[in-house]
Amino acid sequence: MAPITTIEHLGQFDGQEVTLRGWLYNLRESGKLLFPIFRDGTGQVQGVMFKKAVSEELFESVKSLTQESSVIVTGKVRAEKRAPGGFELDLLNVEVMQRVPEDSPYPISLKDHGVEFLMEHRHLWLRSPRQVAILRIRSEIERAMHDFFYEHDFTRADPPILTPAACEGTSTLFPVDYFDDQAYLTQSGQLYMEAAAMALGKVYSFGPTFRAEKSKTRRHLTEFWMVEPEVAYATLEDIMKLAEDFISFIVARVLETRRHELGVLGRDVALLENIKAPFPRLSYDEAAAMLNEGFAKGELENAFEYGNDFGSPDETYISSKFDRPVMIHRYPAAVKAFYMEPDPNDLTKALCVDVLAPEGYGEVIGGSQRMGDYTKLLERIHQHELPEEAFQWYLDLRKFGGVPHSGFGMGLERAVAWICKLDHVRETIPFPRMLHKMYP
RNA sequence: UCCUCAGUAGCUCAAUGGCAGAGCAUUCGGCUGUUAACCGAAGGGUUGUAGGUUCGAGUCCUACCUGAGGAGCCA
Repeated sequence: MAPITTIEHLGQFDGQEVTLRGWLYNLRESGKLLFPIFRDGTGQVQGVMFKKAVSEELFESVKSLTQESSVIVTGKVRAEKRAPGGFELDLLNVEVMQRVPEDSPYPISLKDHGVEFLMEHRHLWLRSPRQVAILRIRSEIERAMHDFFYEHDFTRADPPILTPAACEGTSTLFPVDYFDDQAYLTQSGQLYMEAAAMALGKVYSFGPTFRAEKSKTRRHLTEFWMVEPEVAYATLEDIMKLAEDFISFIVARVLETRRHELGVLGRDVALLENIKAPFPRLSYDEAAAMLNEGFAKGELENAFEYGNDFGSPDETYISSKFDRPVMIHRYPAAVKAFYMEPDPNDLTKALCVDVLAPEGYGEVIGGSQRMGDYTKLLERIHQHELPEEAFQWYLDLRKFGGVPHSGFGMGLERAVAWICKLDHVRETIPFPRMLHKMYP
């Protein structure tokens, strides 16, 4: 019996017989010669079968194979310069597990398809080489993320997904019936992570997050995954340092272990190799000045109004001036969430930071130093017309040993989209949930 | 919610207001080194829906539906 292996490990079996278990990716033929290409999730390999070399029955069964039929293939591995992976398989046997019938052929051909069609067939689209590469990079980023936080002595703590009220009071929530009570799907674990940080010191969470905003752009999903570290005794400066080290670590890891996949995507690796801490830092005021200058030079369509949050074109403009992520800090408190600590040097500003990814990918990280004072926090809750009762536990954190603390949240899908240089975040997650899109 | 664009064969697209077409996919035939292979043939259509203008509408007009991109909002 030939040993069972996978395509990525074929190189270890040069000259030997092996068995692969996978699917037919494509079939080319030239007279009495067949070139089936197999895939198994780890890569692709071309098989070669001469009519003379095998039984009539075997030749005919391979010749009539249809795209994406599942097969168990045995053959002899041979180094081949012309082959993309460096190896070919001289076929000895092909056992057909399930043959895709020709009257309902595999819908996703090797030619171009439109987005609507591909999304409708997302369960099959996942098999395409490009989607496989993206999901492998996503997985590697998740792994790097956990490695980073464990190496820095963080403890992972999981915040609830069902929550009784708005965390931030800003974005729109998905309501859920909770035994005849109203509950909501979480839009951020942050407030709970603050409580966990007071218990464990350095904590982080990673989980799904839900936003019911009617956003329909390439940067939005209604369900996305967020990683949120929270650190007791950390200041804004501490968390900015953490954020740039974190991003640098992740990018370095992808470059180290997923170069092949970046190649499949045609990603310009040189741009990623720039991504090393420290990152440029701009205050809100400096960034605003930059936007005014850009508008004066005619590089921006609309004038920036000081005091507002940056719009999407503004962020793209600012990040286009740098070769690595930019950290913009100290926004006007009025445009930010209620829980942020004011800047002692300018009480109208908040001690917060947004990290803008390069190449127009926008905000990937938002973080801040959290409000430390009980009375001021209560005041903010009233100002934002939030229900005080729901935040009593959160206020308690300032009553029982309150300390300065800070944290940030990174949207995984935006980070993946940037690192892979994708047009849209919908390709960064196996089954994206978008405005009016739940199938498959 | 608003703005812009699109909807024709299973898929990707063409068709000046005048016979609804091509490539891919599928089926059949050919080819002993193909690289989204190639060559030949066949089958495949309620042109998103409803109404209107016209001798005549895929094409023009109105409404609606669906999708895409963007704005706002956000990670």
